[in-house]
Amino acid sequence: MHSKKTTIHDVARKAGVSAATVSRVLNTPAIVREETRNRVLAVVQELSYVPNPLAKAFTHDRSRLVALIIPSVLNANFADIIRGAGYELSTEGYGLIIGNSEEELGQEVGICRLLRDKAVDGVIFAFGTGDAPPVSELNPRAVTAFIDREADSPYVDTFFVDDTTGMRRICGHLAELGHERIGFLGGAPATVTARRRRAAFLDALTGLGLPMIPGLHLDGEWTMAWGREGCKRLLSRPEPPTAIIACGDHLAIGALRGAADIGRRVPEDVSIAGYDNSPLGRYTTPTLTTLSFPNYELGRRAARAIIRRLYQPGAAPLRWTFPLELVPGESCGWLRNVVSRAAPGARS
Amino acid sequence: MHSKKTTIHDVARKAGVSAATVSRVLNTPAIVREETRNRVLAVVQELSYVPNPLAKAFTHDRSRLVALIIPSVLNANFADIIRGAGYELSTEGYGLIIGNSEEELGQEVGICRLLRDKAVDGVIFAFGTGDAPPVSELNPRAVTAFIDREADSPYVDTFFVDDTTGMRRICGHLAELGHERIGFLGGAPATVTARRRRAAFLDALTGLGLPMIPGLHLDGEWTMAWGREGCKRLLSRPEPPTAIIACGDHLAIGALRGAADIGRRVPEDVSIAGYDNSPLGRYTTPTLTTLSFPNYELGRRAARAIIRRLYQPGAAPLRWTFPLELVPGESCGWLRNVVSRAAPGARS
DNA sequence: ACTATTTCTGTAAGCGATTTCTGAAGGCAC
DNA sequence: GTGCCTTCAGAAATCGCTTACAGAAATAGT
Repeated sequence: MHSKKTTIHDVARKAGVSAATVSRVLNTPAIVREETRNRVLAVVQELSYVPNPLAKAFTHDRSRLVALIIPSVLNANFADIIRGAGYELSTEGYGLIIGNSEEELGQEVGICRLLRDKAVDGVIFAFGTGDAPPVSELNPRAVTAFIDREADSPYVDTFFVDDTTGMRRICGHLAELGHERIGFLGGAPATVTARRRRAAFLDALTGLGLPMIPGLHLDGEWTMAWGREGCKRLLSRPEPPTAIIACGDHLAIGALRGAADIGRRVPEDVSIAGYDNSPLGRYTTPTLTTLSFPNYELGRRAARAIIRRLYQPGAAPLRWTFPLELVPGESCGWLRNVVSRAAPGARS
Repeated sequence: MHSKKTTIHDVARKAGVSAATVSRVLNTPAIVREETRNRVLAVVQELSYVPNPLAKAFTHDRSRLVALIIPSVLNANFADIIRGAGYELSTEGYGLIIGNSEEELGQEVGICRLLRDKAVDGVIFAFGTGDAPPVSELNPRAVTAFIDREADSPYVDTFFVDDTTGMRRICGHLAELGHERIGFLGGAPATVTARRRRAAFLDALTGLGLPMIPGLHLDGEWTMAWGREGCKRLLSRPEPPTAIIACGDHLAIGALRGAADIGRRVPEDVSIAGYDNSPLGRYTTPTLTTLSFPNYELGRRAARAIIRRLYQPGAAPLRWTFPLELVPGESCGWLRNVVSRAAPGARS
């Protein structure tokens, strides 16, 4: 009763054909005579034969597995990337392996080494550190796609968001509401994402002719805890900002809490804006003013790019930049006494 | 320059030994003479040879892949399960495949079918529908572990949380604060989790001698949207509850927002409790009163159980139930006018 | 009816590792 | 020096499936 496992030969024997024919019935049915085909299929049914996937992977030298490496699985934005990639991959019969670097710079190497042992066909690197992803640790056959990370080689598809315009939208919005002293809560400066967003913020400030007050621009980490802490730090200054841009919704949620901690009301006492349109931002009180960050779409596109490149290894590299639109929420409001607030001093 | 791919034979040839010896050097180094071993290792280095993982998987009939099937990747609690399982698996050299059923009952079958093609060694089913997981669609070799799901066969390790005590803790807490009219926001009734929590809630009510008001006990879905909607529905009743238990933190966060929507303050006007200790609950305003849900640990233990069972297929099935402690937050407060509120009517 | 195609199916050689079996060397005791 | 045991390494089979090649069968053409 322990019946090893039905193989293609068992089917072949029972159907009175060769293993090759069974294989053909299953893979290229067109080239086998209908009568034979039916006979084989009947036996396949009867024995409920399923080709050994490991053997298939071996002969094809393809695992049909794609990995997605993200800095944190706890962040709802990354979760949406997982969803997008997962959707696209599963419809094509690919499995999705998650590599979670836990916001730690060194982890990626270990993850890639693990992935090499899994012979993944492709890897999507999303966000993460400023260093080049350790692609050399990967199976050399694996194709890659990057999300918000600069490619270090051709034949890598890259997907970005338009931080420059995005930041300009937020800053413009705050400026229209009368704000001039705008604080900035940055992410981990080791990540390109944080650096790019910071640069875009400063750009926007300049473009709008808003005062540049370096003391109000803080770097930190990509955690809610830092958002909370940083917000309190900004608001405790002798001349606090009237608005704060947290360059990630997780930071913004932390900032909301930080403001509450020290009894400041949002948006009456201070306006707070997020950045990446986390679904949670619709459920905070106040709801978050943020940007239309296309997380799900980023995941989908990256996955699709991987699959494309698996079939056309030499395809020209894709480089796509998604626009970022303002998503108004309740967390940003008019500056009270706009007139009297006019530039109490150019620098702090 | 296109150099197919270095195989064990290339190494063998260059080192002047047979492929078998190379294999032994790499897998059972003890049984090969030191001199030979060093020679082989040198060549391995030189050619930077990495054994083809697909071939290894094939010969061992093991993919070293474990899947985790969860209802949603967007829920921070499930994310913590992913983290726990991922940590445990990666230290043992196993990869983690995520199956996301998107809260849809039918999806699991498709996921399992996909997993069969990936030849996963094990599968963890976490939460999800009330139906038995479609294990028959899986690779017959795959071992399984369930989280908060009843096993339908022996040789499955199961992990539960002690809902009975948990609910008693929350209800007891609310009762101590003076609440008697307690509303209940349930999850999707199709899931065992929702049913079990509802039953535990009713149990607790009875145990504490609190009035049973069926109109205040709503079923819904596992979404923040439902938490919001359900909360508004409860609070709009002619005789609204003074406290609401949302049987999941996502529901509770939705409920907080729902209360805000219609201008009710938490906890002054209504107390709201969550259930599964989402990290987000520490950042809401007010912070959430909830239970110490061991998500990370559940993931770890389930992963560990899978690995154990891979090495000892006949091991006695584990059945573990985690305790649930109260995690007090700001969202539950004293009922005002405790005395005057005394049971205005036994039933609604 | 006989050849020339076309269509179908079987044989056998891989794919890249592991592992059993066997034999060659080397070591030791007598 | 012979015999026996141990240690080490190679030959070859194996895992299950795919696929190039070739041969058989069916079909078509005259």
